[in-house]
Amino acid sequence: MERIEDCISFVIGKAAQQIARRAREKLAVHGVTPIQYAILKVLGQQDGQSGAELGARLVMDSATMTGVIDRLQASGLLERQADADDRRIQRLFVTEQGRLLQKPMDAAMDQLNDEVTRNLGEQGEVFWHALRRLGENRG
Amino acid sequence: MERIEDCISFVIGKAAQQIARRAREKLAVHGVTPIQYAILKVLGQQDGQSGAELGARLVMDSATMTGVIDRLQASGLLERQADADDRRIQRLFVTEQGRLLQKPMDAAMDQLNDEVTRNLGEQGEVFWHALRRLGENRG
DNA sequence: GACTAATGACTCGTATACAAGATATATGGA
DNA sequence: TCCATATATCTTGTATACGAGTCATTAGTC
Repeated sequence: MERIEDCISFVIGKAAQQIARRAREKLAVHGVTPIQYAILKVLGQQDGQSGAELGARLVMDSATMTGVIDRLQASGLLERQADADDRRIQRLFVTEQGRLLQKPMDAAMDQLNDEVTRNLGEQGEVFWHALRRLGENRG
Repeated sequence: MERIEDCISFVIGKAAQQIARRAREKLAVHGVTPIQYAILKVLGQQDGQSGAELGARLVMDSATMTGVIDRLQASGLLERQADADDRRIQRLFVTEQGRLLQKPMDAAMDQLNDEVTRNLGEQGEVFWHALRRLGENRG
């Protein structure tokens, strides 16, 4: 490998960085970050999941999860509620205020998806397939 | 977009995260991180570049650059040297110790490239093309 | 030469990401 | 019941990443 631009770790990192930047811009008007959006989305579809369940779905470790949940709670978009049966577990619930953001946030991310997909054209399908494969750590 | 797994920002972020994890593991034995490797590689091919020049090549802002350079210097892999003509500029030089790491680090990253490319098979070409396009912020 | 704009490096605050470890709680078996 | 193990969460320390702003220096213009 002669150039750093031929290093897969570098190139995919920078590509993800550019996409993340655009996602941040689109979500900033709603006061949330991309990962906060992800948590609100998953939780909005099934309330009451624990941090561990969310972490498994979103591939986040518990240390990161604690911090993100702290900030979402501080923003009033989500609440912790101790589980009655297992007191180790904090179940998470989207607040009214959090639910109001769901549709506009989804619209913003749909828009980003469209922009990227349109630009990639026919290569889009192959690209998605490869990305999922890598994300699942099979590549 | 129904599922968070259909969100391009989320999926490319997680794919990059997995690749970065594997790159970190391979580089950890040499005591460097992926971004530190990138700086040492670019600088090793042309010594004496400034932080601004490196930042343009590696798409890093100056705040991040300062921190990474600090740690590389603390590790003894790189040195700062004030420019004689323009005293705003700090020129960067790889140390002897830094040069010794070049080949083994490159070998580790070549290995990662091979693993990923082999796994993607025929889709590799399309995937690389799409990644570069996105990294250049044209998609 | 003096003034203004631009530039390079740095600092500070915030947000992921992760390793390692601490704490509280739950579970299984002796 | 007691104990070892496992689990969920949280804490701490380190490393990117970026917005915003500071400071010194340089470049451009009059």
